[in-house]
Amino acid sequence: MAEPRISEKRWTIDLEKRIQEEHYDDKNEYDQRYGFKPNSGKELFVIDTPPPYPSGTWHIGAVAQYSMIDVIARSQRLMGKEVYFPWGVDRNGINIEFTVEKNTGKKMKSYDRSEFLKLCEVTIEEFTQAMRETASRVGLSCDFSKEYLTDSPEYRAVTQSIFVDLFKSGQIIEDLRPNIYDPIEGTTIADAEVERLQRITTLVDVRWTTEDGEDVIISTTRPELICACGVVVVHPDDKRYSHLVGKKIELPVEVNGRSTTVEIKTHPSVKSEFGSGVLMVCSFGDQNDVAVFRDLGLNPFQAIGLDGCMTEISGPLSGMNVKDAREHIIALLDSDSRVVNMESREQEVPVSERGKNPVEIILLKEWYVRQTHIQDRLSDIANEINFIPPRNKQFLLDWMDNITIDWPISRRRWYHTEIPIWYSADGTKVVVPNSGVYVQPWREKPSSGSRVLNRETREDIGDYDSLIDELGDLKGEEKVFDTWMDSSNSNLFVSGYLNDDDVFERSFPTGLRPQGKEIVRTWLYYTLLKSALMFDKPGFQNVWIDGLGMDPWGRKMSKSLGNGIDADSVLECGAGGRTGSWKVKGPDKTVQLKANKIGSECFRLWKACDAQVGDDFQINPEEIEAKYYGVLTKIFNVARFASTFETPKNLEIPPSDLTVADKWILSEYCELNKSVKGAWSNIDIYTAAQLMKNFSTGLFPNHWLEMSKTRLYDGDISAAWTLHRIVRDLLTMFSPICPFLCHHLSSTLYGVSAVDIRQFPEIPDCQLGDTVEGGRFRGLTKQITEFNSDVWGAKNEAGLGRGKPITGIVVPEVLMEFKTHLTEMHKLE
RNA sequence: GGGCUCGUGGUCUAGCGGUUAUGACGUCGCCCUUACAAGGCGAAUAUCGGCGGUUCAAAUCCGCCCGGGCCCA
Repeated sequence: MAEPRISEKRWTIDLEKRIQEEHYDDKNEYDQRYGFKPNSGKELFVIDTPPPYPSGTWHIGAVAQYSMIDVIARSQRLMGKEVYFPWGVDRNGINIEFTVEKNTGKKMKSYDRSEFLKLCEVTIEEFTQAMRETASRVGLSCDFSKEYLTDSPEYRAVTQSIFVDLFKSGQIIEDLRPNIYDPIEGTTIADAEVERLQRITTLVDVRWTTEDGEDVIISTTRPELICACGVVVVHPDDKRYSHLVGKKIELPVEVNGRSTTVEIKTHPSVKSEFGSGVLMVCSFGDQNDVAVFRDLGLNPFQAIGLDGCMTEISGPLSGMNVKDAREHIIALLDSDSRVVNMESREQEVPVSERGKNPVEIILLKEWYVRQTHIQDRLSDIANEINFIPPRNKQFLLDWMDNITIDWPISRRRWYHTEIPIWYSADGTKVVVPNSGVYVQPWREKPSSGSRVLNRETREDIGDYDSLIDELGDLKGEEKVFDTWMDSSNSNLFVSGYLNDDDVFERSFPTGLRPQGKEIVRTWLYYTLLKSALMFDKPGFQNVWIDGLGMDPWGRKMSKSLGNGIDADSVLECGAGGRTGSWKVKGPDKTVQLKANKIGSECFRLWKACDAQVGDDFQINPEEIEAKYYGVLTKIFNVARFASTFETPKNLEIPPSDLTVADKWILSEYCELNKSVKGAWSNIDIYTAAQLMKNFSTGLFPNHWLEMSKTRLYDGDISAAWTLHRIVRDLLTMFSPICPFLCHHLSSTLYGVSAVDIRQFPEIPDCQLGDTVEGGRFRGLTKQITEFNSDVWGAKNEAGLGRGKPITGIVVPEVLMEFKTHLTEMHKLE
């Protein structure tokens, strides 16, 4: 037996790391390998990679998801497609603003705007770099040479251009509407950015008096908003109050500049069993108030200003913040003997997702993307898209069913894409840039070539350069876009929109949108909306929606629960002899998890084999190591063993004298090959992974290899051909899941790296696939494995080792043709 | 409070009207050790979250409840 050509004794994390580093070191070689070559003549497959938001640490669950997107990218390349697997980073947004504010201890608005933007840029770049490193450590085969950053001028120019197009076509409008507003951060936010927190609030029962002098009790948690009350309502079926309907009722507080009474009306949204069953409707306590004002055609009052303080209308409360105003008004009402009862109760308070500040609904002039008019069309479009898994489409449909208002897209923040518009001095005209130019209207004048439009009709009036004198002093828009305005055109951007018409033509709708299920209502929905408004087409051909990474108890990982696991600690576990240990807080006690070796290959293999797409998956490093590291060792050893036998010159054409053992395993291999190909083309990672794992750690080494050892040692060409052909192809088929392992083994053994192969290994031409003969051989598999088990069992019973001869075993009739092989294998006498 | 979704031996997972309920890891015996920090033979561990219903037949279909998750009010 020759020295193995695979010189390493076993697969180690240090070996993996060395291969990984070599893989990414030579930029040219890397680009050759994984760069997007749109003119290769192959079918294009563009992946709309979720651009991660750099925040310091990269969540293990997110990295697991990305590694599976990489498996998809690699498997599609292997299927012969020209894959564009972009590397984008989402860097706009309020998070980085918060980070800078926290680091420097100064609020954004106390800075000079340019100075603040610089600080954000520097900070986000540090985080971005850490992310790039993790991306390569886990083996992502993105086209890093075309890295895009959503805060770059190129990307922002696309966002702005799309805004201008949608503005011109009337799909984007400006309007004065009730908006959800975060008074602490001073910005509007969208519905999708609101979350709810449990808080204790005081429910106050206030005595109001009608024009007839009748007392009515109204319960409220927002007494400070009484000054903005537009109507008092009761349920139309509530007999107790029907005599009051149509009467006037006096506001129990002092107000300024408005009527001191409101009318009592009916509205079906009132819950008669809540409190006294009488409800005051203020502009705006909550979304229901907004709906009632709209239904009854009332004019809203503005009780809270942009600074979060009470306005003039509130009389004595004017200038106070909401919290103080509430205490103050309760005291005033009390001194007037109008407080009948007060009680504390738990209530869910709407707060902003990013700042966790209680939000208010106030009237603001903002920009909106229209969306309520297009929902029917959108659901048709959604039905044209292939969802993986199909059931996760439901998350999208549910969200779409609940859409009742347009999407507010303007924000009063800074580190975001600017809204590209200037207003003429008289406010009737606007200037917008031409396509492809990135502008910052808050600090610059329109560029040459900009267009002048009528603000109302959007009619193009002419060229900015020639109309410049008629516009007066231009006022540049200071507001910016919601970051989802940027990320919702990622699919257009990566498909070449505005940058490469030819590629765009060939690759839109984008091949695949992979993402987590938690951002269906935002990223997925907004992207589909934009693609529909722009092109009336689905944004993608396929949407792959994965579950979330959970802690070992099935709870979501979060800082506050203390159950998070850092991605790098898992990927580096075992490198340089260091082990990994994690303190994870469970529901009852903190546990200490330990592992000796994991690394990226084991991690990827685990995610591919252990978690079906779409379901939440539990992450436990101990389990990852225990269940999957052995699989790597096994595959490594099979290849290492193969490497002790010479590789036949021609692996394409099988020798004419294949034995029945070879034909049998080849027939099984053909079946595997076909199934894996099918799974890869259906983007079914789990099935592909399971099939390959089982074959390459089970049937192939345990049964065929054992059966063929003697022949291999004797230099039998047909056995060597079968061995190498299968090992070579298995490494190729498996390389999307474990690229470094397969790269190393295949390069060493066959001189060609598995990760470079761009054609799925075809079934060897030996008539063993879908043929009668192939079927007959596969039909014997069960008998073969059972016979082997029986012999092993018998040897066990007799206290004999595997290599010892045994007497008295008869090869069954059905396996007669395998008699020689089986006799050799078990040393039957 | 509502919608959606998931809930299978200690752990993870397959099955999705009729199976002795799959496989893996772990556990416990025993055995082997000239590719294998790996393997073989065998064992224990599952009232398929709970309760009702439909059916000749339910882990699989329906209803309610409980628990995890996502989302909404």
